[in-house]
Amino acid sequence: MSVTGKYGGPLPKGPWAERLHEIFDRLLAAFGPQHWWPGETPFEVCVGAILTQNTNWANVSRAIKNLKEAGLLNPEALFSIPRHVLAEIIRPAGYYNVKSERILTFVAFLMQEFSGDLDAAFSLGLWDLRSRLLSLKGIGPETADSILLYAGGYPIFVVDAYTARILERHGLVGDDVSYDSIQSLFMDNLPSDPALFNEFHALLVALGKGHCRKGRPRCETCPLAGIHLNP
DNA sequence: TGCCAGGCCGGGT
DNA sequence: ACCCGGCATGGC
Repeated sequence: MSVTGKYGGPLPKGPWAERLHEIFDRLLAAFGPQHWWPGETPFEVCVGAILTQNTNWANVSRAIKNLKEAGLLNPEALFSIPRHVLAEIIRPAGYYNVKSERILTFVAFLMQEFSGDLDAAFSLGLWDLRSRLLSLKGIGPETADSILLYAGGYPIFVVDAYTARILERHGLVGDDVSYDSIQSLFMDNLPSDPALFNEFHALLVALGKGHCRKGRPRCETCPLAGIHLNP
């Protein structure tokens, strides 16, 4: 399994490109394909992206189940219910007051700008739509990029706390790097393929939940052992 | 029992 | 421009 063989688009060269390819290959060998995002429709992915902010997916999935059973997992239905009703339905996901507000903000944006049609939103250019998502209260860079990649299929790399911790723990970046610079590191050194970005981010999460957990001193048996900035 | 989870916002310095 | 508290549930 190699980036070169499996994914399309121009293939960047250089030390970072080689390191990232090595990391991807090792993670894929260790964990196998992750089949993300765990959601059935693009709209479900959007809602899930908001619900999973600083939250365990097991809790999010309960909230999604509640939404499905209530017939609320579509923009039209959500647009017409009071915030406090939505809050109770998504309660298991935690932060239910702020998250219900954020979901309704996103839904209002969809309804008012695109008549609730996600496909219409996804006909915009990547960076155009990204800046509009970022202008919504409660949608930050990771949530926006998750929506763009996993619901919209745009070629954009999602960075999260796991990504930063893994790179930092392996001496590949400092502990003060910004979201945007980590994102650029991946996007400038990999073929611009949504399927690759999808799998890569999911694999980093798999590593972050396992070997590279917070509070773990060192990754003795880490699949990435031996990868350094200066080999 | 305490710590953690696929962030983001707003107020204070 | 940073830094930090708040937001909250459920699993280990």
